Amino acid sequence: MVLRIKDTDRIRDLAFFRTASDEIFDEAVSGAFLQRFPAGTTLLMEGDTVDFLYVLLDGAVELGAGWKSRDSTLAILKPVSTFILAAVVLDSDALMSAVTLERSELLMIPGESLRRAMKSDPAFGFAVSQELAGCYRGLVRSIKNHKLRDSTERLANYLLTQRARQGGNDTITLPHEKRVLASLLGMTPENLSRAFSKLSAQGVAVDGAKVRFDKVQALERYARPSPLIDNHFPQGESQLGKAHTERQQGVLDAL
Amino acid sequence: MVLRIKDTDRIRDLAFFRTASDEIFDEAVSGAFLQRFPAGTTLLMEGDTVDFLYVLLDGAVELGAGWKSRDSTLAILKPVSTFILAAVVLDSDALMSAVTLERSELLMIPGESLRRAMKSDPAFGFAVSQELAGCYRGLVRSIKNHKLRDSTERLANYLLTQRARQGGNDTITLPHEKRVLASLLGMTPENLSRAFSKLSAQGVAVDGAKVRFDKVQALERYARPSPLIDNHFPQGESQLGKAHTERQQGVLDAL
DNA sequence: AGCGTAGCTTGATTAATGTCAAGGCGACGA
DNA sequence: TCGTCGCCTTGACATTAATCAAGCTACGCT
Repeated sequence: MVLRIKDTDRIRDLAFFRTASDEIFDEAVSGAFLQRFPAGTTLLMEGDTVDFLYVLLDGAVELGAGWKSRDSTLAILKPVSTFILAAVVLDSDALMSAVTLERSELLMIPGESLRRAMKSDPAFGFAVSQELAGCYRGLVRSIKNHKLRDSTERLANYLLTQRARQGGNDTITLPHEKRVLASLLGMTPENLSRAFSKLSAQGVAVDGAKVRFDKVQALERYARPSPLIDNHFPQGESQLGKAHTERQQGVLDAL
Repeated sequence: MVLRIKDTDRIRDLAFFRTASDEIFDEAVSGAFLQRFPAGTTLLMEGDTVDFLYVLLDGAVELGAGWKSRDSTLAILKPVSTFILAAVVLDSDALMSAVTLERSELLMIPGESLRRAMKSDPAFGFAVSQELAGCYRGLVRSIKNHKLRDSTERLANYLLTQRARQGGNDTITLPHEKRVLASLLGMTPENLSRAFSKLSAQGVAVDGAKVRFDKVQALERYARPSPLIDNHFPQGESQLGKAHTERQQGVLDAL
């Protein structure tokens, strides 16, 4: 499948492509192609050699890992996000598996093209460094979230983050099934239910995928969100429209 | 304090400096200075603005984070390691605190110099990207270690990693106090003790900081180390002598 | 409408980990 | 030599989360 003009436009606005010249951009995405996958498709297994940088344009992708019969969700990506950038830069194997949660549309950029562009244009290389640094910091936040908070606190902060991202209203819609959310928050579906019950004391009312906040202040007092862990950017813009300051990109949903 | 010739030599061999030309190297470290700190010095608090890339030349540094009266060790660095590279690249604030565990010697490189060098030389920029990508992957490993293994399994794998790094003999010396080790492994000192007791069934015998392995096979069967989580590079070389393939750098000890 | 299934919830139980309290052991100094 | 202090260990207990087992509910299907 050949890449059409309009396909590249959809990623031209990504943080680390935005500043690149047209020449460098063309070099970086040369050989890229667009592909659609049904829900539940395994794009990549941990340990696989990584030949492409993936860009999720539509749908949702879960990054996970397993060991000894256990497995865990590390992040859930929404458009527009790149993933396995680190493995591409190092031309190394994947440390995480990637599975589509919904029917998804992905742009696959040959790793070799990307690396070549990085080596030929310092500005582009720097932009990729910034992207990587942002991903790194997202992971640091994720680790802090898990090591410093118990499951109910993680849920409370997740809800506040969603609220901020969905416009700060008193009602939000959970973007995933509850069992997926549970895995993302590092708990079982059973415990997620119980955590929601506990938060009813803070005015959290759940009805299906809708969550209503009746006592936001009480919830905030309980959750104690921190700019050093959570990513409350107080702006209602689209994901695409962000400046190329620190982006949470992939790991964004993992908080 | 002015940087002397021999001081720069000590970092010239760092993964992302080794490939740089002398000119770029000089540009990157311009304005750098060397400083000694006693044990227990706070070099950086989370939230602080980061002006320097730190390079630990001697001693030991703990990276940690806190929230709501809890706090946690994220990594313990040994020479030669850089830290807070991501914050420097983004010219952003620190997400972790850094405290010296011992009397330590640090080289502090102005962030501005580093960023300028990255922007002027694509090869150097690429090398920094590789370093960042390695750090990222180290964190992914750390998250997997914590989410997929219980505390005893983490200890067992830590011991095997140390064994590999200390030459594969049947006896190792723990590099840190046990309470520091406990924090690093994400558990309390009490539980570390109990985890050691459990591992006696796998032939682990502890005497102070010395640990003897009487049944390595049994331990390996229990720990099930994985190249996708642990960093068992089967080579007895010095940390400095590594090729600039993926380095674990800072996060190395966090496994 | 009648059923079946998937996802969610609830309760009871077990496992893992943290907390509190007490005691041992060794290093160091008076 | 004897305290003393820090670190480690051990035991009893509390808290947190995972597991197991029903049941519930909404939705799709025939």
